[in-house]
Amino acid sequence: MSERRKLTLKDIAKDLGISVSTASRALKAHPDIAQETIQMVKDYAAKHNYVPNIIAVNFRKSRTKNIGLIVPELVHHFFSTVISGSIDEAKKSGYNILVSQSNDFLADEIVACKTMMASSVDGLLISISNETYDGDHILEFIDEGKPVIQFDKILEKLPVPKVIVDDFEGGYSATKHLIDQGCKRIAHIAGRKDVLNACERMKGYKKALNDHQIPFKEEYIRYCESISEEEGEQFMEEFLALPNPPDAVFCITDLVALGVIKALKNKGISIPDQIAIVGFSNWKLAEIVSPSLTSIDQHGYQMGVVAVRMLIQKLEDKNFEIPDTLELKTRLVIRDSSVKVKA
Amino acid sequence: MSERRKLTLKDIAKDLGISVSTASRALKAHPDIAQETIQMVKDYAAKHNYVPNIIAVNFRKSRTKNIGLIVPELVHHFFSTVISGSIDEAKKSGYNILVSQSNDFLADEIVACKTMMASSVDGLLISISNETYDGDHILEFIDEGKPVIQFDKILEKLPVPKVIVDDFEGGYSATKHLIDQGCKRIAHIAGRKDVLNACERMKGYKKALNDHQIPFKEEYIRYCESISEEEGEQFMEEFLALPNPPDAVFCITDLVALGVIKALKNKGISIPDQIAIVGFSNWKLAEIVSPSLTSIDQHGYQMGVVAVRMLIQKLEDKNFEIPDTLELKTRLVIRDSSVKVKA
DNA sequence: CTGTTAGCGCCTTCAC
DNA sequence: GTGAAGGCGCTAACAG
Repeated sequence: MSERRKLTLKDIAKDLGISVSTASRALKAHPDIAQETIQMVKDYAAKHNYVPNIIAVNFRKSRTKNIGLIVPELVHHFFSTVISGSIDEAKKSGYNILVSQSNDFLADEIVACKTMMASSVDGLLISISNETYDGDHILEFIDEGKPVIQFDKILEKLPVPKVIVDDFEGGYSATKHLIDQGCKRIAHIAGRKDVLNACERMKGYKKALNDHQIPFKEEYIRYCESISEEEGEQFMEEFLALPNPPDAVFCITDLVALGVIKALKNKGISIPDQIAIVGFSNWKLAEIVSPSLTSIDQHGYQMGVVAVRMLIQKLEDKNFEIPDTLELKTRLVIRDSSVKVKA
Repeated sequence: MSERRKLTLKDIAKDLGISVSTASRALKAHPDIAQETIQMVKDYAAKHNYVPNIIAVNFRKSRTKNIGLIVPELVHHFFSTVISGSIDEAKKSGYNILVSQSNDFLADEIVACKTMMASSVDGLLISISNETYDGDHILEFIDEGKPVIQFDKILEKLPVPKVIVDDFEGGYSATKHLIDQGCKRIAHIAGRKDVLNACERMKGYKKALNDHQIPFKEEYIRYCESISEEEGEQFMEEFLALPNPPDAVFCITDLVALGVIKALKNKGISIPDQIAIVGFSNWKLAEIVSPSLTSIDQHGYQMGVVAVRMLIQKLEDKNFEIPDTLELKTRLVIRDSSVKVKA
């Protein structure tokens, strides 16, 4: 507990018999300063282990080098992946990431925004909650001159840059993959109709069917409300009760696919031979479940990296214009649940 | 982009014809100040939406209200649960959590510590990497007068308070549960002998056997190096090759248990009837896998809450003494992989 | 009860 | 090339 007072510029200046401002400038190798002086000060600083007082610097520059990051859930494979990417990228430029979660409640999201505001982050990255249909609490950041970027779950009408996954392409490639496996009756367990990501995946699904002359049939569609395993199980049972059940199912999410797999196992239906399955998000569980699950990877880490990088660019250069929308491509990860052995 | 300059105490003072310090004191209802003045200032502040400049306040008080949190891995069910608890608890007192990950490398951990130091967090919570056998980089915080708390993966010799799970009790109750199910030949796939948590679980296992007059047999023990699914699979195969294979396996972690389950499925051995399984950590996968996995829950959220709470207490009151070791009890979560149907 | 004063550590004109 | 001085916004000791 030495609790030694930290060395300040003033100390250096006094010890070296120069002024504080000279010391300050020397440390950043200001062109006005003589080489010798610069060396002298730098040596002294190195020797005595001088560390500038960041709090003072930030105060002086009225910034914190903190970036707020609000996600619906922290304990969630995709979001923690995004966070991981954000943190790693932010660190490179000396920024910190302050994480907060909304638990998918609007009220919590608003509180999180206020907290972020109060701890005066320099900018904000946000993935909105399921309940957020209006972004006044987000616009306040803009009002304060703090840049904001939305990612993944976005509010489309909000005039704020967005980093998203190309869900359309994801839906398309998932479906096309099933078609390529020879499936003809491809069902889709979709998400809520008012959620953008879900709609895009559906559009991709439809386009793929259309491109391959497969008719779209309403009986092969179900909409999840809570995006749960139970819904997957239940809907799969409904599909099986159809006169002409599907031979493949594309699920809005891996968790739903898990429910589907359970239902099929219960009935003793073989995957992928009788029914092939594709999920979405490529969670950890996709590798773990048996049979392992073909899924669409959303590059969460990359999304975190990209969002942070753009925000920091804006922070360091007011004139930088963040592109309005950045779409990351998805990647089809093929596993056992969808690959039919060639007959 | 109004970019309006924020209201400061000076503005309030000038508008109200009082001094800055009076305004400052009035806002915190200092006893010296007249009730009327307090009212007047507070009303004015409320009306004009005055928000103190946190950066200035922190500078003045030379603190950041940021707490560093270093974990081996961010994308990890247990650690993200801990983080979630920390963040929620910290928010209550107006603290922020800065998360960093070591990827289980000592070098990364040291860098993370330096970064934390540089962004001058007020205190540190750390769960060490697998490679950390020496804590000089951690002690630096103490030297700077910044309190530190270790949690979960700890360096025992470090004279720094610890919040841990009672692994001994966890190992004991997992084993006892298997004994209660009628198992007589209980194997244990353990962790590295030099990792504290793993040793404690082993001790609990041995004690439970001993308390129930079951002999400990070295042939039923295996030690993981990387704590992976593959190791679980391989060790289970080794067990099965024994002249007298076990009728139950207690695994150091759910992931290892998953490998064990795979091996058993491959051989067509029924779980739990022929061999019962218990994991440890109660990850998400424990619910998901089939059969669902009995496991030991470590109360990650609670651990985050407790660690933060103690650190903040110390921060707000220098005289507060953080207890040297706090052990959280585990909880046995019984699922299908271990419950034998009564004959 | 209130105002004055003096910084916290650093950066940045402005002057020499 | 270097130094002096002012100030970022807020707090707190010290006067009145």
